[in-house]
Amino acid sequence: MEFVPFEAAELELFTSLSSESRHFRRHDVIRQQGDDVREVYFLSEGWVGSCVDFATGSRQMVKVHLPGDMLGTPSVVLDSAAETLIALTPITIHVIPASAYSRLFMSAPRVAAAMFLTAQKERVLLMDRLTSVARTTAMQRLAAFLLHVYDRLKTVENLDEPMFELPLSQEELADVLGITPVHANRTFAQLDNTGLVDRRGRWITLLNVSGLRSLGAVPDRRFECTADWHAPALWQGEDRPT
Amino acid sequence: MEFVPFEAAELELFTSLSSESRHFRRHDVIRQQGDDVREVYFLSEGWVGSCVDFATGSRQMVKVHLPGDMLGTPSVVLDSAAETLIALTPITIHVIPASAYSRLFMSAPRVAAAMFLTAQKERVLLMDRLTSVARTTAMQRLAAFLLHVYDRLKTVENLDEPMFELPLSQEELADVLGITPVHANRTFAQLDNTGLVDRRGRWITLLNVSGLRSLGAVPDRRFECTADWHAPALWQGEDRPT
DNA sequence: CGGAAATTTGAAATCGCTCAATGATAGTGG
DNA sequence: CCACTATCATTGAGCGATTTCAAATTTCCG
Repeated sequence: MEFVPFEAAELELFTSLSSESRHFRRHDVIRQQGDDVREVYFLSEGWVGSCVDFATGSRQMVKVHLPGDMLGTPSVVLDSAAETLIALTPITIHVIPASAYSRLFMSAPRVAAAMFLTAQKERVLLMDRLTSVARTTAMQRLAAFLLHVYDRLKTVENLDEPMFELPLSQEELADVLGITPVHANRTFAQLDNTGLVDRRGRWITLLNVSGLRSLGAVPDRRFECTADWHAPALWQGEDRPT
Repeated sequence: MEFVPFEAAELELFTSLSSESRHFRRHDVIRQQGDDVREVYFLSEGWVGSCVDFATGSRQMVKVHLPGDMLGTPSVVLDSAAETLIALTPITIHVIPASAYSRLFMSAPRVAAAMFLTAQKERVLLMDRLTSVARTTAMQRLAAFLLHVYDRLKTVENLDEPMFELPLSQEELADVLGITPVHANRTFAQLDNTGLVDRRGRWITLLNVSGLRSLGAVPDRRFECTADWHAPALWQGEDRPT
C-alpha cells in the first residue's frame, strides 16, 4: 500500500475482508449513481471508470481506475452512491462490505492512515484535473490525460517504453476530457499530427514525453511521504495487520 | 466535527494542537504552491481560496473555504504544497504542525476516521465541481456555486433568508467558475436578469432557490452518515479525546 | 459475410475569449 | 473634506475553440 510500509500484505488484507469476487464484461455497470451504499470494491483486474451524471443528461468520467484501486470509496459519506462505476475492460473486483472497511479505523490505525493519505492524493489529482478541464484546451487535456495514464501504468506493470493500450472508446475518452466525442476525434488526430504521440488502433506511443508534459502544463506532483514529519508517527505501533 | 459525535470539542482539539495563530488581510498569500509542507491550518475566521496554478499562467480556485475548515490538507501527501492559499477576507488561522496532525491517527482513531470521511466528502464535492465545469454553461456553474456557498453558510452561521455577502471580486469568481473575469461579469448580469437572484453590491439574494437548483443541475448530496453500517464501529471505543 | 458499433469528416452555429476602452468605487493623504 | 489614484465593474466588437447536426466510412464481432 502506498504511504505505509507493508507492500504486498494489502491484497491479502482486502481479499480477507472481501465477501466475494465478481466479474464484469466491458461496458457493464458495476454500480449505478444513486444506489444504496453498502459496499466498496477492490479492483484486481481491468480498468473501471467513475462517472458523475448531471440532471441535464451529461456525464463526466471523473476518474479512470487501474488494478489495485479501491472503487466507490467517496460514496461512503453518502446514503446513495455519488458515482456510476463502469467496466472499461473485462474486470474482476473483490466486494468489501462497508462495515468491514469502516472497522479498519479502530482495528488497524496504520491502514487507516494509508487510506486517508490515498484519499488526499485523490483530492490533489482531482484538483489538477479540474484545473486542466477549466483552463486548458482539448489538446492539452488529452496530453495531460495520456501522461497520467502512462505514469500510473508504470506503477502497476512493467513498462519499458512509453507505449500502452488505451481501452477507452473515443466516446469514453470524451467523457474523461470533458468534450464531445466528435471533438475528441479531431483533437486526437490533431495531437497525432504534432508528432508527440503515435496511434495504432488502441495502442498509443508517447513519442516525446517531455514535449507532452510541457503541452499538458500540469504541475508534476511527487507523491512520496519521505517527509520525516509523519513517518515516525505511522511507522511505530504494534498493530501490524496480518 | 462532521460524521463523528463530538461537536464543539473540535475547535478545542485543533487549537490545542496549534502552535500559534496568524492573521492575514484580504488578498494576502497564506502559503504558496510549491512551498515546503510542514503545517496545516484550521480556519477560524474569514474566507480562504485554494488555487492551483498551471505552467501556462492560468489559475483555478479549486475550493472556497469557510470558517471551521482545515486548510492545506491535500498537500500532506507531497513535499511541496499542491495549492496556493489566499485570504479572500481578513482571516484568522491556527497553525498545526503536520507532525501533530499526523499523530492523531495513532492517538485518536475516531478523529482520524472523521478526517478520512471529510476527505471523502471533499472528493465528492470536487467530482461534482469537475462535472459542473466540464459539462455546464457559465450561468449554470454560477448558479451551482451560489447554491453551494448558501448551503455551506447555513451550516456555519444562522441564515434566516437566502441572502449573504459574497466577498469575492469578479476576478476571483471567474477563478472559481473557470471562466474569464469579463465573462463572469456578463454571466452574473445575465443571471440577474432571469430574476433567480438579486445583486446589491456584494450582497446576493437567492430569489428562487429551487429554480437555481434545477438550473445548476448538480445532484443533491446528503452528506450524512446515518447509515448504520459504520456508525457502530466508530461510536464505540475508549479513546474519547478530552 | 452481415450488422452494429465506433470512427472520421463536413459545415454552420454558439459560447466564451481577447483586446480595448469607459465608468464606478473605495481607500489615502493633503 | 476633497482630490487622487488604484482597483474593480461594465460594455463593445471581433475572433477562436468547441458544439451541433448530419452523413460517410471503417472496424469489430458473431
